[in-house]
Amino acid sequence: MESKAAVASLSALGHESRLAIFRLLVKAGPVGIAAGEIARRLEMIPNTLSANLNVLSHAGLIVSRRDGRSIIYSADYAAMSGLLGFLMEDCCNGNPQICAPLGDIVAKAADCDGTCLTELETA
Amino acid sequence: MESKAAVASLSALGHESRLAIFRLLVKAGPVGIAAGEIARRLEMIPNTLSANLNVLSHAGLIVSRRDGRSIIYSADYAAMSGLLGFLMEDCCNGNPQICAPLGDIVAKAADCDGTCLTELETA
DNA sequence: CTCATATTTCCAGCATATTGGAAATATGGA
DNA sequence: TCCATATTTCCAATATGCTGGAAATATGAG
Repeated sequence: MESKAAVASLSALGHESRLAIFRLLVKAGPVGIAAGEIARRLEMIPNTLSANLNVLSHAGLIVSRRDGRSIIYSADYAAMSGLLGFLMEDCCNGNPQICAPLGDIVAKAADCDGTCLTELETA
Repeated sequence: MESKAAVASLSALGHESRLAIFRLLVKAGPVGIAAGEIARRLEMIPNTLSANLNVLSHAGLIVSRRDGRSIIYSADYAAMSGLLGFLMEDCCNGNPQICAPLGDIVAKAADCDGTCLTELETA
């Protein structure tokens, strides 16, 4: 991910409502959630929500597909991975020794598939 | 890290100049860089830079200390770790199976201390 | 075709962010 | 004390972002 895209993503997520929307979509998984359902759950006004969904979409963080009258939004995990990778990049490439505090985060992520947890705990 | 702090951090980093400043400081490590030196390297006007350093500082992403006439800024790794952890949180706790694409990121971070790389590659 | 639902687009007012010039503050040296 | 350096604060202009009401578009049902 290049810097411009990272700025767009970070800027999009640097907004209370949009961060809430994105987190909701991440939790929802690939199945996604319809715009109206998002508005209901987060108590947002439809047009404002639409504007915020548009910002997230333009940043590449979410994707949409139509299903009947509804438009289903879902998080783009590749974009999220790219953003996380971008943020970690400098740490590891530029200054390897300062990655130690990230161990618990790595362990938490590694815990997803159960691998790699024990070695990190002992490290 | 709670949501409010995450929004502040993401919003602070969602700005071209500030992201460049932060990445420079992350690369610089704990020794940090003086404000004037940052301005020189990134070709920024001192007062504008100061305003942006203030935003990053208020977001808790960087810290400063005085050294003679200079003020040295350095990245706060705990804050960065907290932010990354916050972003990964939903992924792992809410929807474990979608963490797979994060494997390479985890591997990259794990590569910092050389542990845990081989297992992730085979996973 | 007509209607109800779902969502977006348009628009304008309001709020907030960004910028850089000029002045102020802080430190150290002569 | 006086001066140069380093950085910040003050300030006003400009730009950008956010919001929600109203209207427009799209889809499916009867």
